Amino acid sequence: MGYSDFTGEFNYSIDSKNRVNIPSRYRKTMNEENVCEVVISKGFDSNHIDVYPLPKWITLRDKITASMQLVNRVHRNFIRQFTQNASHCTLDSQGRIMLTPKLMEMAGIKTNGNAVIIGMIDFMEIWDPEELKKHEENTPLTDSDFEKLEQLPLI
Amino acid sequence: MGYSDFTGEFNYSIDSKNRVNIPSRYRKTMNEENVCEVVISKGFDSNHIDVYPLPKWITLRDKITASMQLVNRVHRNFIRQFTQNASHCTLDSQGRIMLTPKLMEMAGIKTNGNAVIIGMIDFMEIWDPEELKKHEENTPLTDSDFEKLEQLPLI
DNA sequence: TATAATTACCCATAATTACCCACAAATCTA
DNA sequence: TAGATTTGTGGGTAATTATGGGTAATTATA
Repeated sequence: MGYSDFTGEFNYSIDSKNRVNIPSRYRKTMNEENVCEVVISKGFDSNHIDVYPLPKWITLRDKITASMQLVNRVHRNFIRQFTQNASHCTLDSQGRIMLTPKLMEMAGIKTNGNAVIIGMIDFMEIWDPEELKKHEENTPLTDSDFEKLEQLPLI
Repeated sequence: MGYSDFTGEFNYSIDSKNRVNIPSRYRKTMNEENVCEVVISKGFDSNHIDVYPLPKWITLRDKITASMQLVNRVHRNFIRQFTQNASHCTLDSQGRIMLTPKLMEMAGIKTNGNAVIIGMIDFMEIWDPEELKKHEENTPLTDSDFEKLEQLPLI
């Protein structure tokens, strides 16, 4: 995944064909690494869309499949849920991707509406502006959240 | 099995000849690896159909025969269940396969009805839309499932 | 072996998608 | 500041995809 450093927040429109623009700075990074394909998927919180540049997706996928067994029912269910809402997109020559109706519905994103793209270092999130606002109001990081994070060898 | 990365969920119709389309992206992957044959079989959960590209089937089969003992009754039963309902299909020139009446019945898939194909990375599942909905309602991944997954060296 | 049923192979078509071009707004450069 | 370039957005068209159905070849059945 090299040196992707997706940061910031961008406002774009969803056109009549359900296309969204990918921030040009992100595109440049991906270009330098010859990546023109991403995988969009349901975010773990389900009310937004995750966008993984292909190499990032592959490592994610491999980590998950490596520890999963096909004969294990829970594992099968997890893989299914994990891949079910994931779909490969190729950036068009204008640097856009086309969202799927199902993911749009999950995220509350509407045709001819708007969307916010947020950089998450090595992947992105696509939010409906309203949903994002709600999320920010409802789930600020608490002191106890930070305490939990302190226990990880993070920062 | 190379680099198959079957993801996503697709809705297709079952025609009067019990044919289903295989998603074109999956076909492309198989084509690149010169695979035009799959094995359809009863899924381990029994209420859907598994579709294995031939090479995947072969490795699965070999793993099973290598670790199973014919003198063990449970093993025999497993092998029987595993192969009994497995049947080889060749994709037609339109990229479709023909399902067998027996597997269709097991999965609740009806002639002239609909079916959902789900990518499972290196194989696929075919579901009756109703059965899938039921399954999703009955077996959602819980918070505790996710907590268990967090303990894996995953993400 | 003759006949019926099934399957493989082919062609046709509507809907969808990928690809291309265009242009206005914003940003950069000299 | 003026011109050039980049960026975001819209839309037209060719190509692909999903689906239906006809017919010859194959298989099963009596």
